[in-house]
Amino acid sequence: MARLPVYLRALHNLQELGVATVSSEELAAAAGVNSAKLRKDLSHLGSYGTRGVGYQVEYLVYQISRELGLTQDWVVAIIGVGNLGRALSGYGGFASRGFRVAALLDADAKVVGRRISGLTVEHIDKLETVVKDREVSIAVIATPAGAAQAVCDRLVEAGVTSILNFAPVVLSVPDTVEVRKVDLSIELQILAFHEQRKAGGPMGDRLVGDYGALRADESPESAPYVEAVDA
Amino acid sequence: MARLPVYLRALHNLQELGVATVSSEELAAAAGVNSAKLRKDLSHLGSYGTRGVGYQVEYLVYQISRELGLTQDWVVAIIGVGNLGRALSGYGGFASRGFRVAALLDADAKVVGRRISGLTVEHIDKLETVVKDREVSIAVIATPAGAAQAVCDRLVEAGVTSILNFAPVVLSVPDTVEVRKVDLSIELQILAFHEQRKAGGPMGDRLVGDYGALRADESPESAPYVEAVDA
DNA sequence: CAATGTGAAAGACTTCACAGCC
DNA sequence: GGCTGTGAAGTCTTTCACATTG
Repeated sequence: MARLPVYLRALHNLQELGVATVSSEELAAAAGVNSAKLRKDLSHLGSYGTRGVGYQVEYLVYQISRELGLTQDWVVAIIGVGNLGRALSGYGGFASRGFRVAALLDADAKVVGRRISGLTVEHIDKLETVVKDREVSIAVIATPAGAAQAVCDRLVEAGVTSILNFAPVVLSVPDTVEVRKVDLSIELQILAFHEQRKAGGPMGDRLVGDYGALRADESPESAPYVEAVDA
Repeated sequence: MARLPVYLRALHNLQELGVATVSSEELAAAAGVNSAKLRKDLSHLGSYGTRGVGYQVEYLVYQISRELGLTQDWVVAIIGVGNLGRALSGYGGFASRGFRVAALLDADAKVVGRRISGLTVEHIDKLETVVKDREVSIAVIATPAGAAQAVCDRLVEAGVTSILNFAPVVLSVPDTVEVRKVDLSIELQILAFHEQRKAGGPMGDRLVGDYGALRADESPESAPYVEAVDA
């Protein structure tokens, strides 16, 4: 369930404030969801609340952590040490809760060998041995779009079964592998969409342009179709 | 509709390959969705396909761009120029499709004045004037968690109506403001969850721990409850 | 004939509302 | 009395399947 991490964070905050017990109403507000939804989500983990009282913060933290698999450490490798990869490697959120970055890999000889956030960048040729020797189970792809699928294939081949993809590509993987995608430009485009709605209203065609011509028949002469990536 | 940007990217790829026409089946595969879903999504924009033939790539690109508001430029400000903010400011995806980063703001005197990706970092005190003078409509929050809500409030007050939030906090905003959130550690936690499922099976309680004690009654003595953030 | 556009069915998720328990 | 846990209702999304059209 994708909301558990949000609840967990809210609970950690409460814990820091010294709160021992919380009602579904309060926790739901802190997490930004409806309280019935929260109760249903939590009831899926088992019954960890007390009627008339609420939930015990510390106990719930433990149960959710366990459900999420955060009671053990996960070994992470970051592939691609450009601006983004560097930012990710220094991100405190990794270390703090059960994620250990064990390798930074890059294809560029200019960055290989550099120390970043306490790790030495290694050459991507070592991908397979690094994944196996260090038991990497989660990989973060922060390469350019063009390299992502090839890197992904090698990761999967080497045994990685969870991938967090920052490259703007739809990765194709066997369905034993879990991929999550973070795409900055998609997020921005979604914001632009809503922004436009507000500004121009639903029919706000400020910019119709002279595109009508193309509709009719002005297609660029057709080119051989190349099979798209199989998803 | 949150899938339009994905279709748009797939269409751009096809365009580069010189493809003039595409069927829902092909485009759906490239975008990683079911073809019926794609057709329904597109039919919401109007009828831009030709039965028996498919969709004209170039025309569809235009229609989706228009729907998403990408036929005009959006002015973006990035708040917080740490590792992440720096990575974002250098991210090609911004510039390439209608997003112009017009300001980098930070509270830290050590970074104010530095030039990053062609822009000079300005002090956060200027937030209000920058937003108004440069007509910023989208802001990216890349500050530490603690600063995010305050920054957000100032942005909203200054007239920003779309926010992309990288800080691990649930922001509270009036519902005229659109917030999207990207949270790295949440993505990782979701991966860890699935990873655990695979490894241990549904009932794989490798780590039951001696937590039973706390369930019963061993609560830390209760502390005054502080009202959680209002969402 | 091939491929869109779309009712209708199926499914997933959310919310309501209240019985049951502390 | 207060709050959880949950059946039932409601809503939104996905998928199917096919009539329709160039």
